[in-house]
Amino acid sequence: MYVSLKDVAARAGVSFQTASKVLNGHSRVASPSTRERILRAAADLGYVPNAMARGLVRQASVTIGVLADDFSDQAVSQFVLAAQRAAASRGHGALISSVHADIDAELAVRKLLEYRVDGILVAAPSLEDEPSLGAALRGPLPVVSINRIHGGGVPLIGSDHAMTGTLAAEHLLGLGHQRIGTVIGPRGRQVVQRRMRGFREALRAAGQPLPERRIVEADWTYDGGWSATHRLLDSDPTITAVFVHNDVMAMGVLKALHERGLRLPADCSVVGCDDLSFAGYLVPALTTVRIPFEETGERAATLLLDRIGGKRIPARDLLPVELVVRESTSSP
Amino acid sequence: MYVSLKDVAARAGVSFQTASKVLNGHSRVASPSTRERILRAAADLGYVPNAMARGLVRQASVTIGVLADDFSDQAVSQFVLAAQRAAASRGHGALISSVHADIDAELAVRKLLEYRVDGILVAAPSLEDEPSLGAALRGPLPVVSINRIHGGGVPLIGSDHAMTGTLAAEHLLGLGHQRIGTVIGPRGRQVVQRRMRGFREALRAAGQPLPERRIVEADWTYDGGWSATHRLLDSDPTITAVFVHNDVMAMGVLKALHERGLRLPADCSVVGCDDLSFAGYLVPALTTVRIPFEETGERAATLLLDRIGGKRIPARDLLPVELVVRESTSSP
DNA sequence: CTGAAAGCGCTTACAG
DNA sequence: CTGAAAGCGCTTACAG
Repeated sequence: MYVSLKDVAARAGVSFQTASKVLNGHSRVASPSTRERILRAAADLGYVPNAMARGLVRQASVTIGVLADDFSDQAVSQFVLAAQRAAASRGHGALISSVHADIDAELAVRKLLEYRVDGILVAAPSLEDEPSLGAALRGPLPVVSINRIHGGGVPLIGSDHAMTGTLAAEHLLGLGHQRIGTVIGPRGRQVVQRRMRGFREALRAAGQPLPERRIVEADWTYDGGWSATHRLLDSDPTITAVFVHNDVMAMGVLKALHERGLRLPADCSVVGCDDLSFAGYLVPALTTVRIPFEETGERAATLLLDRIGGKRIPARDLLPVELVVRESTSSP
Repeated sequence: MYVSLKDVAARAGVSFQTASKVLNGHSRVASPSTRERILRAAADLGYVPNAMARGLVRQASVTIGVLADDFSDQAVSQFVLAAQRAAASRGHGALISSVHADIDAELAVRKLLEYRVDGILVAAPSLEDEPSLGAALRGPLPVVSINRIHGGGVPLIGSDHAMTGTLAAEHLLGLGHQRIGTVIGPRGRQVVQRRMRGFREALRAAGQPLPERRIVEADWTYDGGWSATHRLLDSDPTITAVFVHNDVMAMGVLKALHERGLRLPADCSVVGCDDLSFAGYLVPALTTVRIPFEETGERAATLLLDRIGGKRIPARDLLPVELVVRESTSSP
């Protein structure tokens, strides 16, 4: 069905080995005339090399595997797309494997190994404490992750979570807020702990430590943000600003504040995290800390490819985050 | 680096061919005892079959290619994820290839062909009029698409766009609206023409044909929806409802209506299309026609796999859409 | 029940 | 400059 190297060689009147060399661009081989004949035979026949055969002998699939946990999530899909593009621009294919309730991490990794991917990119924050993932990933194959991997040893490419917390705190402090609450993600998560640390330290440095009653935990969802906000205000009604660990929860926070009859941002300021596409379109437009998902994907893929190419790469590389000020924050 | 069939066979004391058969589950072969030895040798050694070698001899990569144009777009990423999962559940890998400004369609398809994917799933609405894509896809390889492909011949799996227009019109008509405007996507697009047709016919059937001045074209973006709305109201200030061709533009529409001092939905109702994750969280919560992206992805992958398996599949399969009524529509 | 042969489509030393 | 050999890791008839 596909034309093979032998077909091309036959038409050009050479051995298929010679055709192989010419088509692979080995210059100092073949006379200009045979070279020309081979090239045109390949074009005439519409020759498309077989990556499986090539991969088999070269012992490299020229493919990276991408292990993602939920890329209907806007953040993850941005990451995966950017990674795929970066890989493509360096000639590598991207094989996607998703992990979710039905499919365990081990199986997903194994699939990737069967295809003999040259390396694996992990974007599976929900699996950061999963020992089986850590175990499956341990081995000689290059791996790079945007989240912590259980057991360690995997280079981490991500954003500076502590700075995220710091930026949010300093912005609100600078506006003159004195009583700031926060709606955080699940406490067990690294990202949550790091953001809390940066946030907490900035507040303490300003002489107003964060009391436990101004911290409420939620589950990254709109509904979670909504109900957390009600709990937060029940626990301390004097709050004038809220730092929320992602934009989706921030929408729920805005809704809840609105229900409480608070004017935004006059009565209560809100800062989110992520800067998803809709953040600027909310009412009020959301002030948020932009997390560079695309840049992270591109960087992670680039480092993975470097690593595959034999270079050494850092064990950790954090990209800077950036505060995007819009309408949801003001002086109290 | 990887253990091979020969390693397993050596440890089990059999030929590698016998090991192959046993590991492939060919039952009526091998005695229980050798069978057992082979299985445990494979387990002990951590044998992972090489999909490239297998693919080479079987002449099937057990992989599908997914060609997408912009999967940072929430709709496309939902589609791709669902397709990937459906493929995985039937044992197929998914190789992603994205097309965008820098990379032409031909090259993206060729990459997929190099990997000898068993079929291709296309999700590239922006390329529906691109002859080079149509040409690159023409051939014996099974292809299924969620958008029209230039030149035809590719089974189309999608949603019922005409019904989308009809549902929106009937909902607004039922509410008692008499002067309804619409913010459409680029006129050249199939999806736009089909939605217009359903919308127009429902209005005509109700005795109130749609005048040109109540139609404005935009580019699917928030800003496009925003400016289109100002143009629409300049052209006919008496409008009491707007049907918008996607949710992102609908956000811009809400914003523009708000700027004009209109109360929503009392002074003007809005119906979107898509039902993206944020639609229910807008203020007012958006009434919209839900497009089943995930179901489409799953169905498209399933049909492609059927096709690869030799079954006949329909040339066209449209999934029903559904009106989701929220707060952005009411009686005028 | 088990093994040896042939071959999938290539690349890469190695000869000539 | 060109070709023949060997081999990548498998599967699948075909013998025994």
